[in-house]
Amino acid sequence: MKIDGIDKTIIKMLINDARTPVLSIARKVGVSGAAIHQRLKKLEKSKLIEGYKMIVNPKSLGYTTTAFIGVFLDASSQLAPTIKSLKAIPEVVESHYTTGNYAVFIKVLCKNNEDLMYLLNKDIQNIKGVLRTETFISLEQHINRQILI
Amino acid sequence: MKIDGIDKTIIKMLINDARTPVLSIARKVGVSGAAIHQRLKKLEKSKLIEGYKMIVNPKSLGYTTTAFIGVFLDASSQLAPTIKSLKAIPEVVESHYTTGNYAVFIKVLCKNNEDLMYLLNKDIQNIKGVLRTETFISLEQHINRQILI
DNA sequence: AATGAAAGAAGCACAAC
DNA sequence: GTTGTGCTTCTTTCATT
Repeated sequence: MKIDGIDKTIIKMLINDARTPVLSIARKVGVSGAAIHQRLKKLEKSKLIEGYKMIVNPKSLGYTTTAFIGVFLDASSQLAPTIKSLKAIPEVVESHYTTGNYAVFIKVLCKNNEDLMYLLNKDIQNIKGVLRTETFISLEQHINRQILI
Repeated sequence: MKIDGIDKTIIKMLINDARTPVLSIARKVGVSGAAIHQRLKKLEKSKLIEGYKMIVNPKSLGYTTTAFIGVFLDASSQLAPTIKSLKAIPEVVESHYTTGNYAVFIKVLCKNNEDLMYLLNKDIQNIKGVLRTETFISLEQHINRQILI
């Protein structure tokens, strides 16, 4: 998959605003709308573009607490059922199988610290195989971006 | 800010595909396009909607390694210059000021483990005030989603 | 790959209910 | 809040280069 300057402009403009009309990209780069349209379809087919998402502000929904949780599993635990249990917790927005101390590393969004405590003590601790957890609460997020193209 | 069922449908459809036309949302919920259009403008003004973003697949760009890095800073270090240095590293996609062991907790995307090693030993370690780091490489990501509305 | 043209679809604003 | 309407703009396809 070769990406030239025009493709980069398309991607940059749509990363910035996914609802940007094809025609306004076309005017920006100085080619026809049909050309941009065809390039965009090709980019979408190439799997370089995963999709277009509206980004909802969690704070507007009352989710003010972000935390990362390292989860220790006992040696005999299977990963699959643990993941399934984590998926059932709506506050869990990311889950990774990681090297290092933890077996599973998750990112959660909670309405407040009390809800986080409840999530830790009830939802997480009650998952079969979970030994203990280590929590890092994000007091402030300074960087939030995608990889550069 | 009150959100009713129609608003939820708008949000759900646009989270799924930010380029969904207003009129196809309108047909889905059974109201006029103008009504959806006006609701959407109101939602955008309310800051509940942060924006619309094209999601690029990092793997398509060769970024196959995701890692979380806990950064220890010496006690006298200021946070602001550290953040500035981190912002200058394009692989750093998230940065949080956290409670717990670390001062700063970051998420990085690298092309491979060698690049990650370089990033740790050169880019990160050379930042003034950084004492040491702890790295968790994500071997697999099972969950990646937004908070439910 | 890009273009221009053309038809249908969608966006948007406004008056009216 | 919602609707209908009218105008503008955009999307999408296709024959052409």
